[in-house]
Amino acid sequence: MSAATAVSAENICYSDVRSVANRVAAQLQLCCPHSSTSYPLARVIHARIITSGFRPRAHILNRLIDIYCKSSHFTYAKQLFDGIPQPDVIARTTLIAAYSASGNPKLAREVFDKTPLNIRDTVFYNAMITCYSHNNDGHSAIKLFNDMKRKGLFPDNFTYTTVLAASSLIADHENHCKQLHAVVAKSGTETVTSVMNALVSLYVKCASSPMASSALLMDSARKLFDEMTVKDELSWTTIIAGFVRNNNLDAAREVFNKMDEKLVVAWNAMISGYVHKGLISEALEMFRMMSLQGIKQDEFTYTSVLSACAEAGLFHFGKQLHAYILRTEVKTGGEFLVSVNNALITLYGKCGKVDQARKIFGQIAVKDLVSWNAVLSAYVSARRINEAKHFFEKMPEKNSLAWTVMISGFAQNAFGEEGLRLFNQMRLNGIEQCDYAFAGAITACAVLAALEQGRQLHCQIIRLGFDSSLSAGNALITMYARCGVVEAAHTLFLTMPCLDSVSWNAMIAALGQHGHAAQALELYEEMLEEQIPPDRITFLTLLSACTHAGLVEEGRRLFNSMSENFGINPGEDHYARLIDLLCRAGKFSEAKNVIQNMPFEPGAPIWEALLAGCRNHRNLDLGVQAAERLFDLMPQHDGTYILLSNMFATAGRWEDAAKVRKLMRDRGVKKEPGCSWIEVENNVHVFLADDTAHPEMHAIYDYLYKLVLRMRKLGYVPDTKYVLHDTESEQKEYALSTHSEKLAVVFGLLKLPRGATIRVFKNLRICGDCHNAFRFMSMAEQRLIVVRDGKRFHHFRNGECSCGNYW
DNA sequence: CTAGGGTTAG
Repeated sequence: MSAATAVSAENICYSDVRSVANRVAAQLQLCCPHSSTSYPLARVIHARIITSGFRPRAHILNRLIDIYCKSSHFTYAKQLFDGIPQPDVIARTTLIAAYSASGNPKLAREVFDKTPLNIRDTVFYNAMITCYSHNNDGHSAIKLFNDMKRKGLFPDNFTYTTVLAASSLIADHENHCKQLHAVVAKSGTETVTSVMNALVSLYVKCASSPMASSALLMDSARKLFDEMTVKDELSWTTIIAGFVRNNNLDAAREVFNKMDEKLVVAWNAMISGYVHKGLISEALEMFRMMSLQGIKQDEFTYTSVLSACAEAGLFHFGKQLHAYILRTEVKTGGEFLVSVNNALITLYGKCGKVDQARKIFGQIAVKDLVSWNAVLSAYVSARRINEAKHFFEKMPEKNSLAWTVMISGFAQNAFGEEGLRLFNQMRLNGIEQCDYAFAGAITACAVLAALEQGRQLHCQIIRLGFDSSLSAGNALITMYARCGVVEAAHTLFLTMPCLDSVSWNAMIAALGQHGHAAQALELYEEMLEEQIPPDRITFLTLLSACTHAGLVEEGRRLFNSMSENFGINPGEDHYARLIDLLCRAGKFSEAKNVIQNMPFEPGAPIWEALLAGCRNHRNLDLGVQAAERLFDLMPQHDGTYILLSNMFATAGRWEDAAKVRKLMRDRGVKKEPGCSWIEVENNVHVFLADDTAHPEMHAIYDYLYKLVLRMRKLGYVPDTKYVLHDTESEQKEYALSTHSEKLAVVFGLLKLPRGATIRVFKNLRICGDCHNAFRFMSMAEQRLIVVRDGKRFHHFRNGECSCGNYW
C-alpha cells in the first residue's frame, strides 16, 4: 500500500476511537522516517488524532515526532511533544534522538536540560552522547560521559562504544587513546566486540592525526585486534581500512590476506586505498581478482575502480567498465545508482569528454549534490569557465565544495577578481570556508598580484588554524612568489610543518621565476635527498629556471636525466622548454636537431619557443619559418603577428612588417592590450599605454619627465628603436608612446613610502626600453624595483637587473 | 568499515 492510498483514507469516517487507533497504527507502519512521503502521511495521522479526540500511546507520538524531526518540521514535533502532559524519559529520549538525526544538537540539549534529574537514566544519557558524537562534538560527548559517571549512573556497552566513537573525533595524541583504553579495561567491557571495535577505531582515527605517531598507534591497534577473541566483520574492516587510511598498505594487505572469507567491504577498502595512493595497476589487479573469484561487486567497488580510471586517464578501460556494469545490479528502476552515475560523470569529465559527462548528468532521474559538483568540475577542468559559471548559478543547492571549485576555476582562468568576489560572497552566505576555499582565494590573489589581500588571507588562515594545511600553504608559497616577495615564500616553505611534492615544486618554481636558478637547483638536490620523487612538473620548473638564467649545460643534463634516472618521458612541454633554453643561448642548430629527433610532430609550443629565440637573436629566416607554422596552427594568436612584424621592423623591412600587420587585421585578430598595475594602500591601480584616465596622471607624467632628465645624466639614452618594438598599442606604433609599466612604476615612486620596494605587474613581456629605464630609475631613486611580466620577475637594484638583461 | 564531487606546483 502506498502513502498516497493511505492519505486518501482520510475521508473515511471512523465511529469509535478504537478504529482510529487501529487506523493510526496501520498508517504508521507505512511510514519510514526518512522517506519523503512520510511527512504528508504524518500530517494526516496527526489531524485524525486531533479531530477524533483519540489519545495515542506514547510510542505512537514518539514515532510521529521522529518523522517530523527527520523532515525538518521541528515546530510540529515540539507541538506534539508539548501536548504530552508528563512526557516520560522514553519520549524525551526519542525527541533527543530525532533532533540528533536531523542535525540539531542544540535543540536536543534543550530537551536534555529541561528533563528532571531524577528520571535521567543511562539510555537517556546515551542518546545525548550519541547526538554529540554524530554531530561531531567530541568534547561535549566526553564531558557528558564524565557528568553521567559523577551522577552515579553506570555506563553500558552502548555508552562506551559511543564515547569511544566521539573521542575519535578529537583524539590527536597517543595519550588520549591510552587514557580511554584504561577506562575501558576497568569497565569490564573489554570482551564486548562492539566496544573493542570502537577502541580499535579510536587508535586508527588518532593515527591519522598529524600530531600523533601514526606507526605507533597502528601497532597498538593491530595488537588490540589480534587479542580480540570474537571478531566480527566490522573488526576486520576497521583494521584493514585503518591501515589503508594511514598509508602503511602492505599491512592492510597482510590482514586482508588472513581473512578467511573476504568481505566485499574489505576488497573495496583495499581497492580505494590503492586508488588514493595512485597505485592504479594494483587497484585494477584486485578488481580483476575479485571478478575472477566470482565475488559479487557492489557500487563501492565500481565507483572506486571508475575513479581509478579517471585518475589514470584510462578512458578506454573506463568505457569497457561502463559497458560491463550495465549488466550488473547496481541499478534501481533500470537506472544506475546515483553514485555510479557520478563516478561515470567524473570519468568522462577527467578524460575531457565534458559533453558526454553532461549527457549522463541529464539522464539521471534523481541527481544529488555530487552529480552537480562533478559536472561543475568537468567544466572547470576543461577551462569552459562560462559554462561552469552558468551551471554554478543554476545549482539548486551549493555546498562549500561547489563554491571552492568555482572560486579556483575563476582563479585558474585568470579571473582573479571574480574568484575573490565569490570567496567574499561565500563568507556572506555563511558557507563554511575550509582550507581548500582559502587556497582558491589565495590563487586569485596570486593572479592579481594582490599582496595585501593575500597577506590578510594568510592571517585568517593562521587564526583559523589552517596553517598546517598543505593546500593553503602551497598556494601561499606561490602567492608570495608571484607577488614579488620570494623571501616570504621561502620563509613559509621553511616553516611549514609538512611538505609534499607540490610544495617543493612551488618553491623551485618561485626561485626560478625570480632568476635564482642556482638556488632552485640546490633545492632540487635537497628534494632528492629527502626522497621526494620529482615529477614532470618538477622538470618543467627546473628547465624554466635554467632558461631564465641561461644555464644551458645544466638544463640539458636535467632534460636527459628525467627519462634516464626517473623514468619520466619528456612531453611536448618539456621539449618546448629545452628548445627555448637552446634558442635563447643561440644554439639554433642543436635546437633544430632536437626538433627533428623528437618522438612526435612539433606542435605550437615548440614553434613558439623557436620564434622567441629567433626574436632575441634576430634570426629572421628561421623566425619566419616558425611563424608560418604558428599561423597555420593557431591563426588567431596575436603574439605571433606582433613578434614577426617587430622582427621585420628591426631588420628595417618595413614593408614586410606592414604586411604582417595587415594580415593580422584581415584575419580579425585583436591584440591583447598591454596593461600594468600596482597595489597602493590595498588598492590596485591599473595603467594602459599612454593612459590619461588615472586621476593623478598629471603628476605622474610631470615626475616621469623630471626623472628622465636625471636618468639621462646617469647615462640613460631612451631607445627609440623600441618604439618599433611596440608591444602595447598597435595604432601608435610609430609614435612615441609611454608604456604602462613606466606609468605604474612612477606612480609607485610617488605614492609609496621612501625606501619601500616598488612592485609592478604586467600582463605581457616587459619592453626593452622600459627594462633599460628601470635600471637607471633604480639608481636615480635608490629603490628596489620588482617587475613581474608575463613570464618572469625582474629585480632592479642599483642600475642592474637580476635577469642580467637576458630574458 | 568501503565509494562517487574539491585544493596547491607549470
